[in-house]
Amino acid sequence: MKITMKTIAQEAGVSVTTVSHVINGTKKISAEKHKIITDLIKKYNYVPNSMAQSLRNHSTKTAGLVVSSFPDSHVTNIVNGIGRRAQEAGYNLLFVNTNENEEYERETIHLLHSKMVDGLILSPTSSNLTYLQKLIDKQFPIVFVNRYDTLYDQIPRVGANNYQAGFDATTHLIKHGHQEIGLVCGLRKNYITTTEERIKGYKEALLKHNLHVNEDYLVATNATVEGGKRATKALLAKHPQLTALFCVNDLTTIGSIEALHEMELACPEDVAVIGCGDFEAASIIDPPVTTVRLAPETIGITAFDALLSKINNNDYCQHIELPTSLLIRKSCGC
Amino acid sequence: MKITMKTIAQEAGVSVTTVSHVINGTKKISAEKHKIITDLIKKYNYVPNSMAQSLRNHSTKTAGLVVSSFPDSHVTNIVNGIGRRAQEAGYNLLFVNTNENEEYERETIHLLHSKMVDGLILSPTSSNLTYLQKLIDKQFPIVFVNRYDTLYDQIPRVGANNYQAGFDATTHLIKHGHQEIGLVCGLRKNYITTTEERIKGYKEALLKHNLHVNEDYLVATNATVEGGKRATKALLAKHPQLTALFCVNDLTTIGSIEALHEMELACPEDVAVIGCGDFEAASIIDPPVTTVRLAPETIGITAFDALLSKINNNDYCQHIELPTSLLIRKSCGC
DNA sequence: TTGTACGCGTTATCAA
DNA sequence: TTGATAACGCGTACAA
Repeated sequence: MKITMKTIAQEAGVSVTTVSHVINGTKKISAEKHKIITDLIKKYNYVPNSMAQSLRNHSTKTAGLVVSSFPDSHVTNIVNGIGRRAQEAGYNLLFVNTNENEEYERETIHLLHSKMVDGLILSPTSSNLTYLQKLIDKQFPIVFVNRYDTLYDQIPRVGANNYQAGFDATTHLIKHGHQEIGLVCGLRKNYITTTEERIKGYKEALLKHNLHVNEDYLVATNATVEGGKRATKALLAKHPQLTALFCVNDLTTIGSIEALHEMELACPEDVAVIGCGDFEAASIIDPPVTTVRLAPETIGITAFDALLSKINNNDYCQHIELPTSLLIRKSCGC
Repeated sequence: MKITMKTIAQEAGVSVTTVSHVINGTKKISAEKHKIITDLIKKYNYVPNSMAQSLRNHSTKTAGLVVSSFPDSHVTNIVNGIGRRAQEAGYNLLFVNTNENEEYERETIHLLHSKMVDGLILSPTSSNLTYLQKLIDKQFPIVFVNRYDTLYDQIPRVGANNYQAGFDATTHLIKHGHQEIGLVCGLRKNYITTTEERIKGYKEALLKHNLHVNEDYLVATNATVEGGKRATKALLAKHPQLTALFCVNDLTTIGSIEALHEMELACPEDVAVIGCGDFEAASIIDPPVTTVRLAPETIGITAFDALLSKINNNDYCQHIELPTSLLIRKSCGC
């Protein structure tokens, strides 16, 4: 048996209107009826049907969260941050991981829109986001988190200062005397801003120190432990003169260090490594790995706040880059 | 301007019924009108309002997923597995992390129920789940994943065979000659099945080999890196005779090893360590840590399948324990 | 093959 | 203070 406002109203001998007012505190209701109704609500464990409410109110108090992958603690922590802030703000989260599948991403976003979520936080696959334009035109609130698409400047975005991260990591290596620095990153078939900006930072740092940028020193690979391992082996086989590696994400960092182990190269003596992200075990691996930390939890929290701002004011359009910090351990020979 | 079936119908010069039939393929519609309508749908980028559909159909094709914490890759991978299977089955996921907050868990579940999700996958805080009874009575499909509450036997559950995991880990240690084996686990104020069953396995293994179970050898702590570190230091300070540690989850494993480093104890020579879960960096930390692997992705996939079964047949009530496997690395001195 | 009309569970308007 | 009624957007029984 389904319990609705009607059920309550009938049993209380009042109209649904009265019940509604009691629930929402919309109007003053006599103490007597008020009690009867609240008692009944308790008795039946009645909860208003959100679907019906949404249909009326055009507001769902839920936000969509679409991430394109969900591999490491960086993304996990961003999701965590968003979830925590959503909870505080009384919002629910419709969470979907698209696994870098563009088609599914598009469908998902449509679906979320049709579910009347109040807004959407998106970490896109970064290509072919043209379908977003229609949503933007409809004033549907969207914000980018972590990754973004440079074509959509009118969408607010929140992420780490990835350029700075790449710049700082590389500079740190240079300061330690390294001149031949390799870079390991994820696949580059889509323009993924996090990756590309870290690379920009890397190049900029080299140039600033009058070092040559050698495109051959960059390897792109699956952003997995296995991918990082394979890429590192290949890179070092081809360029044995490399004395340092900048790994632009956690999983490839782990893979690179595995590779060094297997190649019996000492780190940092033979090859120094610096990572970007910071996984929990970074401090106890062999060697403890120096990383640029990205404050993912803060990114998540800020992203949700940005969505709230966008919902309240469609003109809101800040681009926020959160600062990063260097966590020095031992993989660079400090 | 809001696009609804009415908009389409008016512009096409037909009734909403016809539009509805075209969308759902419910009845044959003349090719001519069919084309006009589909063209308009494309033109306006029209998507049916899921709220209204749900209200009519009493089905949302979305499932709720409530986890009590979201700390390490084990849970992440379970969530990933559930998400992947949901995607394949054409379901959406309403995902919430309750952060071990009972109150919020209860509210969330009510909310999800009111959102008419077709079912719920729950990894509970494991205490005071009495409010579930009302949902069960309403035939609302629920399945437990990872953790469960022993009081609700009528709810299907999917998880690792945690007893076996504890038993195997401890036996492995014993086989290496260890007799004084400490155990580090998360807080035990709530009866968390994953923890408790691993402990059961640990004790059973000791007894089976005629070793004494010393309750003093168990430390409970925050299930974090920091907590594991503190607990390990305290435990070893109090019981220097311990030669091995069984850490029942990833974060405490990392913490324990950090502690050994700081205490300048060699692992495995002074103290052997075995973990449970398996994080990505486990193979390159110092020393590479032997773990019992729990197949989290499979757990997730299976859990969603169980939910589907429960939705289709309310009598469904299997309890599935997925096998675990020992991954031998170097932290036990093999 | 197509259209009319009602109901899903709420909330808001207006009148009593 | 309370209630009747329309509307939110859709699906479907029934009628045409």
